[in-house]
Amino acid sequence: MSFSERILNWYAEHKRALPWRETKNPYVIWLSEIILQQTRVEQGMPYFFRFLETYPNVTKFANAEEAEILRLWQGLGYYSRARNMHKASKQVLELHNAKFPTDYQSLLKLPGVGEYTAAAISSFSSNHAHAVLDGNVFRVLARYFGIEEPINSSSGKKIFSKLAEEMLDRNQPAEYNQAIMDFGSLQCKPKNPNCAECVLRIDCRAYESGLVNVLPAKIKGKKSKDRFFHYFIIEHDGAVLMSQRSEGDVWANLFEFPMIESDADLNVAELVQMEEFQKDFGLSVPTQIKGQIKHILSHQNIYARFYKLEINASKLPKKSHWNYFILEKLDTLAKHKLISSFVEHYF
DNA sequence: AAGTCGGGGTT
DNA sequence: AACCCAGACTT
Repeated sequence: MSFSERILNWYAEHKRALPWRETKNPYVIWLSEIILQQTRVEQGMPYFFRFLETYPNVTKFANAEEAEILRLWQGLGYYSRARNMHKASKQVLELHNAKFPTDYQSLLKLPGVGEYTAAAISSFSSNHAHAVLDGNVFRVLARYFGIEEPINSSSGKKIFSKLAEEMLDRNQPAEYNQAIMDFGSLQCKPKNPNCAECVLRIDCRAYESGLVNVLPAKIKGKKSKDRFFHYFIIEHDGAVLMSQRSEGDVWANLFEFPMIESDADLNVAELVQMEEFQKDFGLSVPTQIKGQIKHILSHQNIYARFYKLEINASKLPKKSHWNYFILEKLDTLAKHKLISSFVEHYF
């Protein structure tokens, strides 16, 4: 039996029932695919339902405020996905007369839609013959063919991309694409794959050569950097001073409290000596609210401290990214996890 | 080709 | 602590 036949047979028995598999609506599939980029199915599922309910079609999405979309996206991470979705939805209104495209090339032009997502939407919605290549497919192919080229190298991407297209079942691209991803996710897992009962085992090169736990090979990235954030809770007349993060750094455009970053951890005495502190807050003395919180991201470890700061409003500098919000409005702002968690138990 | 962009689960 | 997740984009 061929590779794709075995994958499809396995899929017929083990497929997951996922809500976005019930539709061929490219808008709904796009919604699910963007949400699922680098995101587990279980984590993305509630967001998928929330977005579909709030924006039932691409026109509703395009006409929404970006701030509202970001708030709905809150907690999911990689927030540029939400901003790109808004741009993409507007592009669909203007260039495609509000009819969501299904052809690979048009999809590829949408912000936030890369080769994987274009292949996914075009195949799932219209059964177009484009092979998906995500983390699952990389793993299945690397192991089955015993390819030791790193999957995140330039040459590796070319090799696997070509191979994925060759293996695609062109008679049923949509079904095959779903099948190989489920196979990678449930059967050919990163750790402890179920080789004991695997339809590919008889000619799996990695199994044959004992490389299952080595493949796929990957070039290691840089080590995480440590950053130290000091947040200041400044309240006046039932309103809290919030700051909107700039672009070009983590959590672009999201809201948080005014803060100062330092190269190393500081105690209060060292903090108030910082030039930046004195420039913004003068001789005010911060009162630490709780202990240090460690917030781990893929590429940086953030150590945060929160302080209450009593200061006369007239002594604060005016900054375009600083604004007061009454407590009731605080919930409507899109905040990153570090801040939303704090707000949840503090206010 | 390498770096950046989140949050959470698994091992 | 390391790795990974229905990746895309910038430098």
